[in-house]
Amino acid sequence: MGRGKIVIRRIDNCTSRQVTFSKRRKGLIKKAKELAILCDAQVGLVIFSSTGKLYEYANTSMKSVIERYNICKEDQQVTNPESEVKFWQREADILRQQLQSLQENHRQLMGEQLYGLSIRNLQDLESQLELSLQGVRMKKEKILTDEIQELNRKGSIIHQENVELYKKVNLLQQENTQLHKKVYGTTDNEATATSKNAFVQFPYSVRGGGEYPQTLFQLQLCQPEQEYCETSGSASATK
Amino acid sequence: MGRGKIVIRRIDNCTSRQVTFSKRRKGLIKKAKELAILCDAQVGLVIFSSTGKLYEYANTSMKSVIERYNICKEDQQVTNPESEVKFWQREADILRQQLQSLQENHRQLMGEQLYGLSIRNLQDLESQLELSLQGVRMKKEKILTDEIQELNRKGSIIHQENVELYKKVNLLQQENTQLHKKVYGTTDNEATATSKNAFVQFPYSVRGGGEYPQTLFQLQLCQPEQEYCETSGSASATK
DNA sequence: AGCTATTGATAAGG
DNA sequence: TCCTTATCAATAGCT
Repeated sequence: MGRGKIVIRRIDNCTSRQVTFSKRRKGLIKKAKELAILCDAQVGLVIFSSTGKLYEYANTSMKSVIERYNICKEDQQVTNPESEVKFWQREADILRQQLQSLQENHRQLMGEQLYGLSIRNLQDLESQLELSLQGVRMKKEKILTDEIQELNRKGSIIHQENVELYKKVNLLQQENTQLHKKVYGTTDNEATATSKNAFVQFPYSVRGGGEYPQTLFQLQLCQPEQEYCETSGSASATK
Repeated sequence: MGRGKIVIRRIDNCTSRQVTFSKRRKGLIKKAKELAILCDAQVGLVIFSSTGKLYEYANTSMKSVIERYNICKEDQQVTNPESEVKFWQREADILRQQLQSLQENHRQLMGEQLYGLSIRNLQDLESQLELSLQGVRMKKEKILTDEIQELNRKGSIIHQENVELYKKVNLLQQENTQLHKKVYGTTDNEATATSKNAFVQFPYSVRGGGEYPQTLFQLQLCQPEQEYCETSGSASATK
């Protein structure tokens, strides 16, 4: 599988051998991984280069692979019939079994590995998934509703502040106009450049009269987190 | 490298998984051999299938590979009881952690323990649950449809048999009537008790003219498994 | 188990 | 060691 066919025999050229070793070692480990994942197998792979360097791969741990291998080979080289070791081995076995059982269950909840299930099982699973979905959706809605409520509260406060400020500005403008009259004695030059520029451009929302405007909430709903972060200025919340 | 591209994840279908395991295991061992020969390396490969069967390859001997491995791993005496206990304790710890993580995930899939999740997480979860539900429903529908098809097939066969039997009965009746005439010379006593009892009560379904009657399928749909097992008589299929 | 279209690995070269 | 490309080998999907 390359530019040319090769015979499987020791590569004489040292450099080529190293290069090939590097490439093929990588490929071999990749395939070992794939086998472990695809076929749910436990794989242990040990490679010593011709220079004596060690490379290894194990999907679990090399030690557990070797242990299992030794157990399988009944080479019970347990020089110490230490009961504690056996205890922990049993413990690991039990945990592994639990894990496997839970994994099976998990896969079924993910809609996979359904081949062993009866109609009854499938119906139960379906009901469970519907319940889960309901729970998730309720939770989601609650978060969104809470956020809207919070935004409404903040909006109202800001709006209230605006109203207060508006009032103050009006008062000040009136005061200003009267002072102007007293100083210049004119009645029609409130429209001079200076006083015009002093007028506050009030947000349109107040002219609506009633509530804090709905448009803002809708924006918040589309991009809740970002919008929220930007307006509150806490940039650290972004990962 | 096959008819189609595949994603590297556990193969759901048990048969496919075993077939792939068999093929890829062979390929992996071949590549391990090639690496050992081409690059003058020492290679040890241990594979446990998901059913626990051991497969191994070593260009020298597994024992020597493991020994060399252990020497490389800082001369740690495998049989040292203290370190072994520690190893298995760690192993149990790791498994416990995995278990815990999976349990949390599991609970979330069950629509519980949602308090730590963001809107994004919840939306992902929702999508996953919808996918799962879709999978489960498809599987369920397939089972039901297959069963209906099978029942239809069987029904048609039986119906066909009935039609044949009906024809035969009619022929026999005609023959019988004619013989009766010859023996007794009467023309109006086909209605005697004997001949009447000989008439076959033909199932109503045939009178309908067309298909195997729908009512039967609907009954089957309510109690699919039981009905199926009883009619086919394979009691061993029930677990 | 056997067949092939197709993908993936990698030999050669830079 | 990494990249590219031509080529061969492994294998996924089917029968």
